[in-house]
Amino acid sequence: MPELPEVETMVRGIRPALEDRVLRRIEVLDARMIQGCEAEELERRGRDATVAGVDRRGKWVVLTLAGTAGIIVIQPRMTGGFWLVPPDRPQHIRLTFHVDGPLPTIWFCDTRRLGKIIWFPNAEAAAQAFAASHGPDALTISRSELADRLSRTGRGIKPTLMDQKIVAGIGNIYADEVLFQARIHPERIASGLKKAELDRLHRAIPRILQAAIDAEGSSFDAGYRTVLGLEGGFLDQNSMYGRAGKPCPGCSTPIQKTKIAGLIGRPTYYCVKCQPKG
DNA sequence: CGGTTACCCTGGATGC
DNA sequence: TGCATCCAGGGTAACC
Repeated sequence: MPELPEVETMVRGIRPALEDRVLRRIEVLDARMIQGCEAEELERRGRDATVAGVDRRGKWVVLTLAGTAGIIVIQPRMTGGFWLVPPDRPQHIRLTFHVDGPLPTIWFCDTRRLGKIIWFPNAEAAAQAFAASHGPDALTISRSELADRLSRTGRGIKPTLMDQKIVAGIGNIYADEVLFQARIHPERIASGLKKAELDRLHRAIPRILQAAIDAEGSSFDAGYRTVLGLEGGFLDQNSMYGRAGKPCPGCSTPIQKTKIAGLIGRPTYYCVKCQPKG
């Protein structure tokens, strides 16, 4: 589920509990989710390792262990998340970090098990894997980089924005918000955007993502929660996602919910008047 | 190569 | 109540 703002909120949430602290034990509860080494090896590597860094790369959570213990990358994907309080559904705990500190347990849960936990032997290997599948971070991508990357594809702008190799961090919710704020129809061809549209798009991306980070992400149903089990507040202030039939905040036209080319099953919300196709 | 689809999983909501 | 169906914020292997 989580996109850039949710992953950033997770990282900020677990950092005080993990960074510069000694990992007493990693407890793997679902070995099927571990990649890069055997579950036993991950537990062995984590024993008494110091966590030197807790960082976000795109939608990845990157835990850097001191010395030669390696890097642990956690990809929450659709339903993964961290808890600093005992989770609602203990049956979905996949891995637990036990640390020396005031918050001695950090739980990683993933209902649908679509997430990944990957061990890399060193920072270079992790960085290489990231670079092979990701473009620049959505919060900091420059206008020229964005324009250049969009100019090289004939796909629609929405699936292109959601392509992590083009720009890292945007998913289905924030793509709709960004395109509404930039007044761009989601099916416009990425390479065909005008200069003014690119300007609006490049401004909208960090603006929306930062507002969502400030609100601690977007929660609905039983999905994403903060590390304290609380709902993120962004869907109380967003414009499009989940608002089918409700008035567009720009012009009061009812918001459309539809499916578009290039995105298999996912819904797209947009305003037919503020985001004209032609 | 660029672009599209199937599929990985599970649980909650909805419909009959 | 019970059962079937659909839906979900991600990502990638396999395919055309």
